[in-house]
Amino acid sequence: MADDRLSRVFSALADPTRRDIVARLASGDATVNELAEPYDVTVQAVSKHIKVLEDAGLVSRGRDAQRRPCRLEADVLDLMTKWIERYRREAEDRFRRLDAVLERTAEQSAADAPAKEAAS
Amino acid sequence: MADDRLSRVFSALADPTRRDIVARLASGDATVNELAEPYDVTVQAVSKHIKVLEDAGLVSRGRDAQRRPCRLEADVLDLMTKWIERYRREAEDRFRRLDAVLERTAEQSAADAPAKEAAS
DNA sequence: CCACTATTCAACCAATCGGTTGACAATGCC
DNA sequence: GGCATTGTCAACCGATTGGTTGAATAGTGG
Repeated sequence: MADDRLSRVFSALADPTRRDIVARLASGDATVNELAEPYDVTVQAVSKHIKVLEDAGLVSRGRDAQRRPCRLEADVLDLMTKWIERYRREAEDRFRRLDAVLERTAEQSAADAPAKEAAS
Repeated sequence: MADDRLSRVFSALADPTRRDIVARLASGDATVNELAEPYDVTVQAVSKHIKVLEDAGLVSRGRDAQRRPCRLEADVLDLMTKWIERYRREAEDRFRRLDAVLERTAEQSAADAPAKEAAS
């Protein structure tokens, strides 16, 4: 119960290399060696990155002889989108309401004191 | 040029406490002390969390006497949603195409060998 | 001016992270 | 069987992280 799923997903995607790996997996499955090729880090480092993505549920692995092909699990991305969208919408609604209040207040002031400015 | 915006946003939200702070700010601005109250960590720790969120562009701060009220900047959330949705859609499309191919292949096999099952 | 409140800065600490090297397991091919 | 290929495990290292305590800054209100 150490850390929830959402935390693992967010922190998995906090690393640019891992985001890049996800981007590449979106256009097709790939083996660890294929994924490691473009970077100038060891294949072990990439293996670790993939493990992080796997623990977050973002990729699953198959078995093809001694190869362990990686596949993107897009479902988990919904989890993040849902979290994000919820608060974005909430904040936007709040701003909308605030704007409405301000507008009404402005109208009121105009009505109450049609020609008077606030004293300095 | 150390780290890009997206990395900062993702890693800011990788922490449960920070996600919680964002959630609370979505329903209204708050000061550091108010935000710190529910947690059993020092106010300094929360101040650091807010700084992380601020550096990621997720919150902005105002000035009201000696208070520095925090406000959620929801725009940045769009950045993440866009990144996520792009690859989710890409992966989904790929699966859809793959399904279509498999279906066509299945039809073909059925036509080629109407009554024959594959040998054990 | 003084005291109080709100917030941050600085130094420190343990844990985690991204990377390395080196050894090891598993599988296919000759 | 022997060997090359693919991938992981283990131990280590320096940097970063999330937390602490203690001191400093800044603005309010008597």
